[in-house]
Amino acid sequence: MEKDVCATSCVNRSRVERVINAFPEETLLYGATEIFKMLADPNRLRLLHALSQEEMCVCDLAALVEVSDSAVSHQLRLLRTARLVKCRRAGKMVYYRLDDQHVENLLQEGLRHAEEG
Amino acid sequence: MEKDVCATSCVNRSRVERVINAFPEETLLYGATEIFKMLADPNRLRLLHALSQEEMCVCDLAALVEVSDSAVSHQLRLLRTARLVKCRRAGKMVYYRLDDQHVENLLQEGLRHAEEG
DNA sequence: ACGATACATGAATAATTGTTCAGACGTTCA
DNA sequence: TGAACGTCTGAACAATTATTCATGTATCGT
Repeated sequence: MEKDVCATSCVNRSRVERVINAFPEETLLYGATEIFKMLADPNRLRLLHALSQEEMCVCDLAALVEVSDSAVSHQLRLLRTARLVKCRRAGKMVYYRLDDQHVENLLQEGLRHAEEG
Repeated sequence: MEKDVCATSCVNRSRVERVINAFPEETLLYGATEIFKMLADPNRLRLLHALSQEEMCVCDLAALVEVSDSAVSHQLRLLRTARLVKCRRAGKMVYYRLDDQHVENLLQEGLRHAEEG
């Protein structure tokens, strides 16, 4: 002799709905996810940390994190398409820098959080 | 007739050294990486966003992101070991909440950054 | 004590992400 | 123009991460 159609189980429907309604827009959410993905790798963090100090070319960056030029180039492409870094060509070289101040904030905030563990 | 021992290539040694010396400690860097990894998934972002508003039990959270209890439980374990969430048992249920304010800051900062893309 | 409910876990599989390797492109300099 | 250098790219392979499924543990109501 059940009272309601749905098996109510333990789920608090109204709570769930309330929280779902407060969700950020999908595009925002996926945007943030992509940014965090970019920050979720130690070498990319090193690259970004380096670039927060000075502009550098690809082979400097490769030397920095001790991987092949190719590997760095792949990583830089990811960072570029995620709009975390920008680049300019100067002769044979390509110099990278952070796209904006925001990136550095996130990076610092993450490191600060890690400090407290 | 080479001047120096190392093939200098294009690498700016002094620049690279300077930047390497400024690197954050390894433990910090890896700590930050782990945190960002946790944030690098849309469902985990949803979970954290929800928990930034109210404490919730596992089956609420599963309903929220529309995956199995088991899958959510696995994700919650990751968040727990990364110290992003805490939990308390109340009878049969286990209620989760954010571990501290910091997490919410990071989340908000990420969403804000995504807004500008 | 028993069955039912809420949650957790390990192992296998599926999906995603990173690296390497071979080669292409663009620029410089002879 | 062509050889050398710095960088980029695609495809194959390696490594990491997420989900499922089956089963385990804790608590409650009877």
